Amino acid sequence: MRTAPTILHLDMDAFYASAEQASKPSLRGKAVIVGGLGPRGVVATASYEARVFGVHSAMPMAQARRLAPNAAYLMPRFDFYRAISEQVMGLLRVLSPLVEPLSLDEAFVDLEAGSAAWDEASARLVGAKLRADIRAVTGLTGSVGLAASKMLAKIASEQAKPDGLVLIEPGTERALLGPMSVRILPGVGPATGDHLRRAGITTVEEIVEAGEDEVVRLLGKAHGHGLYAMALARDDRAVVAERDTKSVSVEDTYDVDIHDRVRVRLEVQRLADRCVRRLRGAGLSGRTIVLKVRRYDFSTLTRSETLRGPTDDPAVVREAAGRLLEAVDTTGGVRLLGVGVSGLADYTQEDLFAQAAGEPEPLEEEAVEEAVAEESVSVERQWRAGRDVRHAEYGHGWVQGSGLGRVTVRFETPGSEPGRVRTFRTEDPDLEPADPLPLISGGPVESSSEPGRVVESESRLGSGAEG
DNA sequence: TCTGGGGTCCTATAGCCA
DNA sequence: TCTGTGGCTATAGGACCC
Repeated sequence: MRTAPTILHLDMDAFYASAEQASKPSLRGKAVIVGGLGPRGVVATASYEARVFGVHSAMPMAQARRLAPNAAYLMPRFDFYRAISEQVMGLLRVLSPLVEPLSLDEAFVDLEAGSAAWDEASARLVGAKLRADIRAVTGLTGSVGLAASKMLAKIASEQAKPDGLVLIEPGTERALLGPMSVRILPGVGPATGDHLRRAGITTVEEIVEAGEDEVVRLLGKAHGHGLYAMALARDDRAVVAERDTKSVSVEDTYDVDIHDRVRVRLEVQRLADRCVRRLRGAGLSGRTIVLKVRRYDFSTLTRSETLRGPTDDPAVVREAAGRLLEAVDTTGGVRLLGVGVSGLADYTQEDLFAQAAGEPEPLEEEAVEEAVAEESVSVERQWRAGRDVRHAEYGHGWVQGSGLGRVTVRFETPGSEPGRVRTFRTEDPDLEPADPLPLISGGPVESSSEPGRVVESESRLGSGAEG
């Protein structure tokens, strides 16, 4: 375990909601909630203004609406967030080759490996500059945690939120951790937390007092030993830059439970196709096909089948998923279906098996086009809330709401003052979908050494039209 | 108006095989 | 030949994370 606080954890503040606020001036300072808008949606991110009402991520959207009826509710636009995330990750990679992204808005950086910092003072400087750079390049704020291990760096960034920097000084870790809830330790969720609480353990120091044998007895070997070490602030997990994908899956929760067996079969086929498209997109193939079914009562089961060799053939995956479905009782209705592939191999390896098994069936163009058409039709007809649009006369704006043949648009851009609202007919020919605009006019200002970067950044943002 | 979607890792059990 | 042991693989489920 290193002794200098040179592991950095970055956590963007209320990332999706902040990105929307940066993109839409009229939402700044307001409660913004990003998540699934359907009857079974959950909150992905709530802005700090929304958190005041008690709204938080993973909360059912229905509950959020009760708590904050006047908040702005938006669908996530992942391509947009991904473009911003890439800018941020780019800034991290300047610091070190050892960058471990955890999600679009979070990453670890090993500063020592990049010779960016070697002690407390240099780490602080790097963290402060990073926060300034992120603000300059993206217009958003991120919180930075610095410590001698991943676990502590993450706890530090949690404490730094929002828009701050916290460094945990080496030597102070145990005292800091002791009085905290066991829930701050990585790997302790609701179930493990309850388990420990029933044993009279609620704080980190109580884990230490209980002793390693007792913790292992309560939680099992792997979990027990790991947790006890964490409680002692012992964590020597390395920052790993590249991790291989282990599985690819898609799943859908339906607004209304599906009872019709024929419809269930059809949905499984469509999910299998979608899964294969993703698989192929990543240049992968896999051996194990997994079907996931969540029933009306939220009970979830999975069934899997391992093939003789890896495949990326949609017909093979469809058939396997279909076979697995036949063994599942769906009377009473299903709320979610999913199809996944694991046991992944490189595409090239797969080719041999595919040839051995006969010609692989290509994904039918027809089916793909159908899916694309279906999506664009619904997007245009519904004018999904939050998406960017352009009007021939009034310019750039975003959809504030739609319904009853009308669409309401607010005309503003990241650099403008809060804009005015106008309503149009949904078929208005002057209105068309548009790409998001860069949050900082002119693109990244820090990486001016490369003139091409500005253009590249804008085009990346531009690619994120669909959410 | 209860409870998303994409993952990872661990555990238990059962069968097969040397 | 009988029995035990250990390893490996496949399967199912659960917990956790963002």
